[in-house]
Amino acid sequence: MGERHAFDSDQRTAWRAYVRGSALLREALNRDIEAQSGMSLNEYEVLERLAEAPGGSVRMAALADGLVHSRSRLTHTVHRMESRGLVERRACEADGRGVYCVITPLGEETYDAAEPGHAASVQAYVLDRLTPDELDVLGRVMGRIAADLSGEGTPRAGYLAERVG
Amino acid sequence: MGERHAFDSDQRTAWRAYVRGSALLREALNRDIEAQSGMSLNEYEVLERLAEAPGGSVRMAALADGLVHSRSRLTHTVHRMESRGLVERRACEADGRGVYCVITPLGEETYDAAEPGHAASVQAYVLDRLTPDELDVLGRVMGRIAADLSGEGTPRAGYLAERVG
DNA sequence: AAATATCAACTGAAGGTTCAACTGAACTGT
DNA sequence: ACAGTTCAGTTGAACCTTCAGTTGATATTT
Repeated sequence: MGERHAFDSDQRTAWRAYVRGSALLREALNRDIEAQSGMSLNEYEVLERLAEAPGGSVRMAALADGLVHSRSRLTHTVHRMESRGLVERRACEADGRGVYCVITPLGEETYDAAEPGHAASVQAYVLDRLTPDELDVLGRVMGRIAADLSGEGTPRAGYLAERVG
Repeated sequence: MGERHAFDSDQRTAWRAYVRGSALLREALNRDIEAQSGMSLNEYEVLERLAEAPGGSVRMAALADGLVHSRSRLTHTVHRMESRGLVERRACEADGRGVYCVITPLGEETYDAAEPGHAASVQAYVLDRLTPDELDVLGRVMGRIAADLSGEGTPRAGYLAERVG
């Protein structure tokens, strides 16, 4: 006994810091954006994707994948945003099954109003606190994790055996 | 025009990688733990805190703060876990307002069964992918962010002006 | 060309989270 | 001791997400 935990102490400390820090960070960003614009961070992120896309328009599936949301979740979120006039749905000419989510003028306005505040929060909570080297490492490391995890779409049960066991 | 974004390109790239990576990571860990133990990552984290605490017992408020959950959310979560026999509530002698959340034998059993799988996921998705130096930087950086953000409890509107403006 | 499988998206119900309001306990100042 | 305030936790309704199942469109196979 005594050996209660799987990782060594340094790994454990770092991992705990990550879990807590990432939770606090998302909470703080969400709090700020709701206070300033009355919209949630999730909704902001939808608008951000659309605002950056050519034509302000992205296919539902691409949006869901980009945001790491389920299709169903995105459908509901977009429905609510649509009813508030922030986005619109448009049929996809090329693929009869497809639907474009398109940002409206009101959506752009709302995004433009929220963006500086959100950027200031990210700056204050993250960018100002890190040296350029640290930011570089953080970006590389999280990018690598993201790349490894992208495209692992809902695998069948037991897949872990292939990766881990 | 042209100057659409607040941060420079490197900062932007790193931040985007962080946002996407952290979302994918939490999703993957949640998926694994649900597949293996039928409980959510949130519930696992509650059991983890309790299992590590002396007496398997933690005050509700401390648990909520530690997990970065609202009090209300924790109340509901603990209620559901209680009804499945994983935890119990006990009155706090010292403070008449206080309530202890205590892990049950079944809770410990459930935690012990889930812990190796979760550790394997963390190992596979994170620890195995990072050099010791990278892990060190990740831990330091996220620990710093967490420390800065801890104790910023729901501040009044306009507080950002103090920090950012 | 028909049958089958797969895919994009939607739907409604169930489950989880948030929000505002509430209870009762503990401080604070008078 | 009293009134007012703050604190710990709960409650229920509103809101959001998940899950399983459905629809209609595209691929694939024969």
